[in-house]
Amino acid sequence: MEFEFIDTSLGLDLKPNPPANSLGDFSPKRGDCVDVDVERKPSPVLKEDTGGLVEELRRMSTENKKLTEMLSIMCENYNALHNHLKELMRKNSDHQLFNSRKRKAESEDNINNIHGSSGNNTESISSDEDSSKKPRESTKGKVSRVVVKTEKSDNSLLLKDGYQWRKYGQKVTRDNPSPRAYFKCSFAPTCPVKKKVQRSAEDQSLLIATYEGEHNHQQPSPVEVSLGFNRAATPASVLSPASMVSPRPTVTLDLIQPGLANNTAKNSVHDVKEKPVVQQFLVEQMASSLTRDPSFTAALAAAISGRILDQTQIEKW
DNA sequence: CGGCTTTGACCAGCGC
DNA sequence: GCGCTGGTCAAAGCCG
Ligand SMILES: [Zn+2]
Repeated sequence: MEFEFIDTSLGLDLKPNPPANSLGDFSPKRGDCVDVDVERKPSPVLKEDTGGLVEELRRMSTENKKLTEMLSIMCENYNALHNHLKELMRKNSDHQLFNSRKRKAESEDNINNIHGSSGNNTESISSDEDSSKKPRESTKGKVSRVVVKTEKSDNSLLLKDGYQWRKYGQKVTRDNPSPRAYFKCSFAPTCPVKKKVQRSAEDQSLLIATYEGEHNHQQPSPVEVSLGFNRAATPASVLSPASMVSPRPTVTLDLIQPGLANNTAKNSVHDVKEKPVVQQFLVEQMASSLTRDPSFTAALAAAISGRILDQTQIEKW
């Protein structure tokens, strides 16, 4: 498939003189190929400084290519898992229709999860504001669901995402044989962020983490963004959906647009088959929303600048 | 000794 | 009111 050249240049502000076609507009069209070609003519202003940056650009381009491959693989796996989910939902809606508890209204109707298998970790974000939470104090609680694929570090629900969590409970739920762990952010004593981590019902290698609240402190350890994507179970980015970062005024990361959400919600009965159009739309959505998310770009820039030793705008957020 | 995990108890909603 | 279930508390234990 040809997601190969979605605009994954991510606007990292690493180039001292952006050549005006890659940065600025993220029109997520397919075929909008912004291949970071390092042999492109350097800007005539500074060419001494770009000498060292050329190989970094090359490395970035390979990383970009790797990221696009990741995206396409994620897309494939999303498709497979989505089919599987539809199968299960169809099967469940037959013999569970008398057993329809209202409590599982937030079980699996509008989460879109992505099952990544090539790397060891993949996450998919679906941020929903409220509309299924308790009516009071719903204003301060922003929930966001993250599906992390992890096969390493398996037996413990301790998925580390850069913050510091203290486990304060564990329960077995009814419709899932695996227990659910409750964590609270213990870095700052006033941080109200909690998260629930539960293994997926069928695919035991999927951890579904549900963050709620927003941190009121900086991140203690800058997330070890392993750009190789083949390390342990650390999610690859901070992934701040719907304002997890404090000073930002709600960076909404619209992975679930009304069109897509409607599409995924509609096919509960027997939506036959989604074309790769949905895949492409999803990838475009993910890419564009990732590029629009400043924390993701900052984290990526932090990772890259860790190698480059070039001071980027990490301090800016 | 301090911080964290474990784990049973406790409590609040919700349906009957 | 009762029972079920999800979420939280806190005592006890573990570990560096
Ligand atoms: Zn926090």
